[in-house]
Amino acid sequence: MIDVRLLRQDADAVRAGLARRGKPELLDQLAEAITLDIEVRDIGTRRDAIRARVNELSKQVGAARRDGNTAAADDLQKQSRELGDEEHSLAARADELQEQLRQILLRIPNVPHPEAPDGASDHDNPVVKGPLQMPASFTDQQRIPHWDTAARLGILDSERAVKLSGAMFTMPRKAGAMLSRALCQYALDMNADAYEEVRPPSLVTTATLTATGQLPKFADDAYAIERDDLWCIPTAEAPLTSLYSGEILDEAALPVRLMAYSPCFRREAGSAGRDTRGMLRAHEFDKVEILALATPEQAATMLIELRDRAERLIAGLGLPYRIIEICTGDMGQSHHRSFDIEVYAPGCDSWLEVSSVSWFSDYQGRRADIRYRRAGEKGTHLVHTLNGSALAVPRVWAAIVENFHQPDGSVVIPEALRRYMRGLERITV
RNA sequence: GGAACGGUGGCAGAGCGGACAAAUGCAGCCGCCUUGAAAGCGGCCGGCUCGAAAGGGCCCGGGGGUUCAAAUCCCUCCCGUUCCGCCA
Repeated sequence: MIDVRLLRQDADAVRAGLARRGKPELLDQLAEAITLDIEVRDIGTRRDAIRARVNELSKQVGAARRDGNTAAADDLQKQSRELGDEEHSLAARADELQEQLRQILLRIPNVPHPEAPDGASDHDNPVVKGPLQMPASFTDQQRIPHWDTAARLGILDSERAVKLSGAMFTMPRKAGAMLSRALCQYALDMNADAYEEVRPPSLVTTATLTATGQLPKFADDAYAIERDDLWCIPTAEAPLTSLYSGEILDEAALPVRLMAYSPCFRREAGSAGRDTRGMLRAHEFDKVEILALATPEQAATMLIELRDRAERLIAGLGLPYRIIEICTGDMGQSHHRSFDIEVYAPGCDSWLEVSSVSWFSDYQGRRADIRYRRAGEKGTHLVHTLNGSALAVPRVWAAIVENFHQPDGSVVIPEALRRYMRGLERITV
């Protein structure tokens, strides 16, 4: 959530920031929020005044009863009771407006970072690094889509996956299954020097999914288990970010660095019919996420650290890649600043987003109520949250099958992964 | 799933209608003492929110209710522990 107090003190700054996202309706929502906020505070102040009077009278009633002054006590009680009714209706009104305000604020996106590039859509995302590790040309074999190669090698059984679970589910087999697992272990091991490994729950509460921003606005994109009021996580970002929700950390504990392997579940509500073949888009996939909770001062550096770590994984596999920065018009709701790492897949002839690294400023910290305390200081501050896919398995899997497809029809396993694949050097029929 | 007992500040743990933001202990902070430290002693020591400030309001698992007044009584939900059942 954006900061209501900032909205009060400097509404123009918030307006100007949100305007960069290029969605005019946001400014209307903002105006509505400002109006509601004023009204909520006005009613709240009146309610508090009555409340104070009731508290005062109650004390007097107690005193009068102790002194045996029954008549005076009865009179005071009567006065207080009358105030009670007025307080009740004011409180009810305040709660109602407060909730309305909250619902609006939950849907208002984060303000972009000043250095985030302006732009209207993904076409305006500038390439900030690369392409790197790009060969001068690609062979005929490399131009074969991974779904064809995978089918020939027997490492991807899409038909049976669909039989089991329906469209948009995948099922790697044999060396393909091993490759999926190897990528996860590789990503975890490469970050184990500084990141604590967590194995979070894959089902989380509504509150947890609201903290990171997936709810309430994007409920259609997530799998809901209504009977138990639980949701399947679309990314480990959700449980990892909320790990310390409602807690106050010592500044010395920051930055907190966490990583997790998890399955990710996405309904892909708006993308029926897109990327239906192969491993590019599925309702369930594996991912290793890296994440940090930081002070505002640490955050900018952390963003680069996370990006470098994500890059190092792709570079270490020998895949052609580039890094783009997300422009204001293409940013996710919670994002303050983000970068994507894209791998080139010659068979699909496209750049695949394999990692997204983002800084959320205090937007998620406020929703999740994660604060920290500076040593020797009174009061608390909201943490900044950052995270990135260390490695999203299926698209890297696809890129490996395409890029390392040899003229003899085999697929060479990147050196870095072989130790996780029982020494396998290449996949053959 | 059934039964019983619980959920209070960073932790431990009192309080069970009125003077309770809440005893006490530990931890923490400041000072004294000390060559230094420990121990001792004295003081401070929760969060949120409205307000320029003075000051006010809210928070004892969540929500609702009773009452002039609720940490305390009632309802409900959630969570925990133990026992039983079931089970990877």
